[in-house]
Amino acid sequence: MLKILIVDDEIDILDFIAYNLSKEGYETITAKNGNEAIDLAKKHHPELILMDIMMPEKTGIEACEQIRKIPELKSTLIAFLTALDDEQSELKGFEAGGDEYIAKPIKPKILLSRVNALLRRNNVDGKSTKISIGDIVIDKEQYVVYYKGDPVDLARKEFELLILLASKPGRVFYRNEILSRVWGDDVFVGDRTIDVHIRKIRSKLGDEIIRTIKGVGYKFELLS
Amino acid sequence: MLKILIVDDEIDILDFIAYNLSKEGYETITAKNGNEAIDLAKKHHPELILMDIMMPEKTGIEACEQIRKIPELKSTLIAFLTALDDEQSELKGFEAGGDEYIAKPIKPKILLSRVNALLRRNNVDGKSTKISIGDIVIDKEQYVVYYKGDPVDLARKEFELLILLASKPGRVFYRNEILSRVWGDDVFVGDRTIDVHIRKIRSKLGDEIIRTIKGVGYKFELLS
DNA sequence: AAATCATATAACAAACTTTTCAAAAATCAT
DNA sequence: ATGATTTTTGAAAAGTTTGTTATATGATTT
Repeated sequence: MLKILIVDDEIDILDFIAYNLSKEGYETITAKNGNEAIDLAKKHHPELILMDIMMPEKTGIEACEQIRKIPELKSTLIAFLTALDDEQSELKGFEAGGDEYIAKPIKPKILLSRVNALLRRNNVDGKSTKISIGDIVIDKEQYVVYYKGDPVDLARKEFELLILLASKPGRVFYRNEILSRVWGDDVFVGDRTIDVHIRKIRSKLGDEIIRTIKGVGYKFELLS
Repeated sequence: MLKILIVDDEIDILDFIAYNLSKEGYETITAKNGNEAIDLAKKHHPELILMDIMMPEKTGIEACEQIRKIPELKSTLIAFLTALDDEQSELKGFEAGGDEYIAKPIKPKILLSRVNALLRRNNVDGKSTKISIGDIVIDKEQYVVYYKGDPVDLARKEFELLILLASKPGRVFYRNEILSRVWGDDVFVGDRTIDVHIRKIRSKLGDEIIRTIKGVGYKFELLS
């Protein structure tokens, strides 16, 4: 579960944010000032820190600067919360190394979509380019397939065919559908071509991965 | 120079943004609608796309969705421009795969700090000067690469190619993407040029550093 | 149980991509 | 300008991928 550290001196706001993030499935940790935030960040290594700028004792900006100096927290995402039109603070926030800026008053939907987007684009949630089913992880961005943790090299056509089948595990793909999606519509290849590629994928990833539906096509097996 | 594609149907805004970004040292490309944006993105492979949501012909959201389906543009940063309180659009923007949301009316300072921050946290900016992966340290400021502690001289194109690949270790860069990001869009060089430069980098830093994905492109190896 | 039909498999051939090399062209520094 | 370095090109070699063929297997139908 992804951890988010929330820092604000107003308890109501802290609770409000924590409530909304928990509901979305995040684990929340709360701090009431900058110093506490630094301590908790060191202890918990959250994926994201949501921090108010204006706080007594130590401002969010200062806390951010300090956090950025701690090696293991250098790449922790930090988003600042600040009054809507406080342009000055926003600028300082970015200078201090903030990754995002969320306007107060906080609107739950906006907060969640920003937090999700921030984590997504930093690949913290891994949703973006990876498909994983059972023992297999397909990473399109890296162009690699992992089988039980080990990288396996697939040639391009094999990779594309696998991606197609894995894009909807359990669903049957008809032979002519496979042909047109992997080979294109104007390419003519023999009827045995698909089988041969399926065989190659099976020989690399195991026979159980892809199931033959006779007279119809193939499907990626759901369970393993 | 980092390329930014700006998309808006109002020419005044287009010019205004382009002016401010050029002043900051970015190369700007402009499009007046979603379709044009898609074409130009495919051609230029910008590091960032700044796009209005409300446009005739094709909305920014639609364009974003389409761009996200093009493999080599999947990880291109996209920031939406929208009227300050259009909460609905902002939500849709994030759903469509937008990375950032910048409120109109555009304030130059805010725009620049957001753009800088967005690029910085994605490692594509010129200001963070060092990248280190395994035995290799790349110092952009000094234009030097250290291999196991020893400085190695790379020629400029070799260096730029290495920086591109190393900016996202593990991720595949498609050949045409490499061409447009390292050589530019109006330069026509033969298809063997990339290979030869890859070879030179390998001969200086070892073969394992860069991995060939046949039929696709190259990537910087993650582990070492 | 034989005939038929669809897929599996292995070996081969064709097509394609990258590597390598050497040399030409362009650029840079003095 | 001159020589050194960098960049690009083209051709041939090496290496991979992809598609075909022929045969085997196995399931289904009659």
